[in-house]
Amino acid sequence: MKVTIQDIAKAANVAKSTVSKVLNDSPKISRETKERVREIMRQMNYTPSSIATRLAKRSSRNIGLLIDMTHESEYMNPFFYNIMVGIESVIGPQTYELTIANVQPNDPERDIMNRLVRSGRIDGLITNNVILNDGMVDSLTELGFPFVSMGEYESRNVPWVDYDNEAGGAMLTGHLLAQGYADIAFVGGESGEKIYEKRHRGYAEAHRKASLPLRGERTVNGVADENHGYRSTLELLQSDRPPDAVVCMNNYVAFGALKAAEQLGIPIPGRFGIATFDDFPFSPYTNPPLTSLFIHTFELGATAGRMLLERIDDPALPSSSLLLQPELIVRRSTERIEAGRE
Amino acid sequence: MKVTIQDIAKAANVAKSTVSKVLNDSPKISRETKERVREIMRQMNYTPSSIATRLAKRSSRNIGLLIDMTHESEYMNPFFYNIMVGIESVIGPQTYELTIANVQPNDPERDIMNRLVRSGRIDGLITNNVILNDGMVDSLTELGFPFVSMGEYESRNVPWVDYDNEAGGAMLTGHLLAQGYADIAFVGGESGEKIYEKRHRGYAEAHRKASLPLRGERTVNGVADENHGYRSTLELLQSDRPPDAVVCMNNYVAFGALKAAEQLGIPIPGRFGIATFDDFPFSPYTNPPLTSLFIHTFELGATAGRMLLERIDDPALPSSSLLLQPELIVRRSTERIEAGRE
DNA sequence: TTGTATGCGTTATCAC
DNA sequence: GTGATAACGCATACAA
Repeated sequence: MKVTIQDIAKAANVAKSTVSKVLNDSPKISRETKERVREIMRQMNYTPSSIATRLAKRSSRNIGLLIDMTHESEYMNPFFYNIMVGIESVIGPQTYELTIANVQPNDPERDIMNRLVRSGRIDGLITNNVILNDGMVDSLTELGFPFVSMGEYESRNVPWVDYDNEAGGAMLTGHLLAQGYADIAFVGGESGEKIYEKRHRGYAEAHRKASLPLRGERTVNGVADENHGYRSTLELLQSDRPPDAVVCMNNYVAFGALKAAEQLGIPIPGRFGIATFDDFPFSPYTNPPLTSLFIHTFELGATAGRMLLERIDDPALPSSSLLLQPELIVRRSTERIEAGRE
Repeated sequence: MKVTIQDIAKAANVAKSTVSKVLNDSPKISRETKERVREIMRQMNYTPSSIATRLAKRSSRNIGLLIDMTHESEYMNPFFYNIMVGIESVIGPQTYELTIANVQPNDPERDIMNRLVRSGRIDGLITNNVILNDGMVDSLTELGFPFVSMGEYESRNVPWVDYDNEAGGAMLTGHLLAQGYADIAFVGGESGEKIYEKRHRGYAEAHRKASLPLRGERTVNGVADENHGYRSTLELLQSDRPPDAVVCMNNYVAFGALKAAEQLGIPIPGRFGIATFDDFPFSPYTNPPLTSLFIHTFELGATAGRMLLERIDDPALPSSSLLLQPELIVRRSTERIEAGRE
């Protein structure tokens, strides 16, 4: 069978408590004993049972990361790897492991609570604001259990990290304005959807800052996919007074917009400019390449990890929140309209 | 403090072993007792400690999934989420958890072995063939520890799942031939690279099957990125006798090829056809959309999970391997060259 | 059917 | 410095 602390103790002719102390490098153990015991551990190829350690130490050394498989989350999906690596990069060095858990959509609150939290399987929880709900938050806080949300969460007092969608909207819109575009549409996103609201607020803000009126018909809500981007842009461009640029909710919408302009023979850039949220999955690879808003997804994960670790160390910490800044990547789709040329 | 099995026993006026049996739904406990105890557990909001359970049962109910953060694995990256969800979809229902572990590149073998395997933190391991090495394989098999490789692994007797790269190469090439293309290049991939060799073998095989000669200069090795795709295709197309189609190692290479043809004013499809491995991240979103080879990444993960679970149930199982078939997705980039039109 | 005693592999609290 | 011994929370053979 497996070699245990007992076996080492016997072989080294010491008590197992001594072995344990060697394991934890206790200062009250003599140098010689330590070396002797360690040598024996090496010889016998001993590795302490992490389960037993955890039981005794009452810590699982484990962080839970919640995902929702059913959501087919096109949004999370491509970013997930980077986020996860970001988390791991900060918790790994602290010898925490990362456990992925799938939430059951039918009974999200109770199941996760029992399976992961109450059972002591994890020491802290990272989730996102679409999985999180008030019930979970209440249970978690009642238990004093450390957790962090990726994505803003307002209805309760929870710690979260997010990147600044509002600033992002302002950056994209502001960039278009600075390039000389003057009548900018916004395509994609459902009214009421948090992330859309934020982004659109930035779009509005940029208009205000430029003392430009905000025309309601310039915003076309809908699912953020290629089809919606295509149809909406087509309609906009065929209207009496077409916009000269558009801010898109994501790459797919932008691709649809691109297609619409192309179909109508409208040159990009030139008569029409396109800027989009997300640099992923293909904004550098369209024709022309798309000006986009890059999210440091790794940083998002790393920050969530750091915040969680802080809260594990001190569960009484008041909940704070953090906004990361996105980065504007300028490409050809929003190049300056040269004067006198069209 | 937390409520334990002891507290329940006391409250229910039974022995804790009885509670334990209720927990495990033992048939030797009377219906009434079960219900009474369960009611009390509910009232006291009891959840068994998974750590204690695991220690007693000597099973961690945990599967390890290895990643290599440093590899910046552009390859794994986009597929990772699907693979992970695939794994989770089969191990989750069996109440296994998924633990992500980052392998340390400097000391990959020993560290993982101790930290995860010997420590009993996981019951089984899923890794891929770039992380796996003979040393790990030997240690793992010596311990009789269940593991599965995603990606073919030949130098030892290990169980693996992979998708059929060779068949994929033959499918893409065969499709081009069937469409009427007759002189097909292959761009991207380093000689010696496993996955490249497989794919190229399929390419060669399709030629053989069509009784077509295989010209060495039609294969242009190199890193599989846009730049290489662009330069290679440019050169090919500018040669005395240009090919009329190309098979690309991935979307980035294909995008470079697209750009080269476009720059030379060569219509696609028409005078030139492009087919590429991978449907991700953007083959539907180029102009024209790319004919591509779709990998069921979810299935890959799910299969790995199933294989691993089988081996956990029966560690003596002889190691088997499995090839999944990719799927050809035909798009405009390889449309038929209409006779008399160019 | 239920209870008793012991084990799972550590850590922690005391003594010595 | 080192060694018994009791937790840690649950499972299980064996009694009752």
